[in-house]
Amino acid sequence: MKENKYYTIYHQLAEKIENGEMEAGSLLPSEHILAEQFGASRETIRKALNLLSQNGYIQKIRGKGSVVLDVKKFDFPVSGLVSFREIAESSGKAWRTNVHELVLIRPDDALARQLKISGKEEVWQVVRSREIDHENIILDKDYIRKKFVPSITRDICEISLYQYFEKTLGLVISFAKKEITVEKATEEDYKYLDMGEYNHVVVVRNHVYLDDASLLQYTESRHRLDKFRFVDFARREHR
Amino acid sequence: MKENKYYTIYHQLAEKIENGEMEAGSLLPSEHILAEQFGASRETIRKALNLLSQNGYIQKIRGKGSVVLDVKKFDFPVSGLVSFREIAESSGKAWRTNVHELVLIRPDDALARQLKISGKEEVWQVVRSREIDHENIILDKDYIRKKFVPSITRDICEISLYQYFEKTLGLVISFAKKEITVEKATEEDYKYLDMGEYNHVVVVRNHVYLDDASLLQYTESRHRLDKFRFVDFARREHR
DNA sequence: TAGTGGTCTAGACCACCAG
DNA sequence: TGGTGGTCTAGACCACTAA
Repeated sequence: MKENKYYTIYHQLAEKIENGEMEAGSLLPSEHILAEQFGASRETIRKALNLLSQNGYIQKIRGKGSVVLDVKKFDFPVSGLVSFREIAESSGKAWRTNVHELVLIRPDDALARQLKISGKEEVWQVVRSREIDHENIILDKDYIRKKFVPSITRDICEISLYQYFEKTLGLVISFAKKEITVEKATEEDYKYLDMGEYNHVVVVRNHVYLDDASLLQYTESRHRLDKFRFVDFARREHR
Repeated sequence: MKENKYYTIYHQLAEKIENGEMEAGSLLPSEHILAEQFGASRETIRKALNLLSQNGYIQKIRGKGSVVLDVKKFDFPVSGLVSFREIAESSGKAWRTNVHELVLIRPDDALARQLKISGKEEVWQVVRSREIDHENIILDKDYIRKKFVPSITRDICEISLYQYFEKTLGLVISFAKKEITVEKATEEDYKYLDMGEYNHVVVVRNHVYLDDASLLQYTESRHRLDKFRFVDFARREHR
């Protein structure tokens, strides 16, 4: 289990910044000096610094140096690919997942289009509500291609599908396309969620792709308005 | 105006993929071969391929090659840093910006905290509503540090602040932190927006940073529920 | 002008995949 | 086993910033 050199360097520098050993606003040592200190080539150092920059730890300025940013001022990108469990656990609140449905279906036309597959391919349908502080505020509807995930149990749905996919099945999730809109609540929303006075939900549609660019899963995550929050950290692309 | 070599290669390959010259699902030539073809080193080719991968054109698979993705299947990330004007123009719909306020203020405590400045520093306050298909559906409240932008005119507010900042003033915007929530509509929302039956708005809070990591601007963009849409293309980070 | 980060090169070794 | 992408090196030249 050997880690990349540049990744190790990234971690060490990130830790120093988080600890406050590197003061916000100050400059990192130059790339030449870091290369000496870590016994690495400058290009390797640069890979580590690019990671730091992408994750909001530093800002590189040509001709000047790498400025340490104030990490505490940003709550970090709830990157597009984080499981409910990770968020819930880090929040420190009481949480629970209720599994309402776990069946194998053949998709109707609309779903087949979302999954970009034929209507004949079998698909797992998982419907779960998420309870936080004893209120059901999120309804997750997952559609997973049986081709990639032969079996699923209720227990797995209660803990974490992602963990099961990645740790147990060894699937490598590589990217996801997310779309956020607000829509009128459906009967299903009223049935499974504690809607209170609200009659709309925030809908997050998510297409999850594997390593080899094939589509693994389509997810519809429906949130009660007042509990929804999404954070994004966008870096300007080249040019 | 010379372009980077790797950026030129990126553009040429991206164009071929968009034109359909490289078929979706097929493999790109190997990195060694591309290096020969373009008369570049392999590392330079790899920089171009990484850009293609980051922008959803290809998926790299170790030991196998670089798979061309079906570009048409993705509508692209309305990356965090796109102006209203760009979106409105590309939609092909009738649009208009109404400027309601353009004044120099000293921020109150709440705003000073958002901008991370002292209450003594002067700030431009710009309030605009956005009309699409003859309905006011977005309310944009911008707060811009006078330190970086000495003067603003009504005309500029009607066209594009971003264009003015970047093209005319030469400011280089480098990253932004965005937060999306849903909140009860305020009196101001009712005043400037055609709220119809709705009593909530989607609020996008945006902190915009410059090249040297200083905060340029805080923006609150308030959208009528039914017209809001946000797309995000998230790539799994290393590990 | 000295020092910084940005680009580019030519070559090396490795881990992974397919036949 | 041969070819692929992933990592790493040592060195070079450039554009930019600050003194």
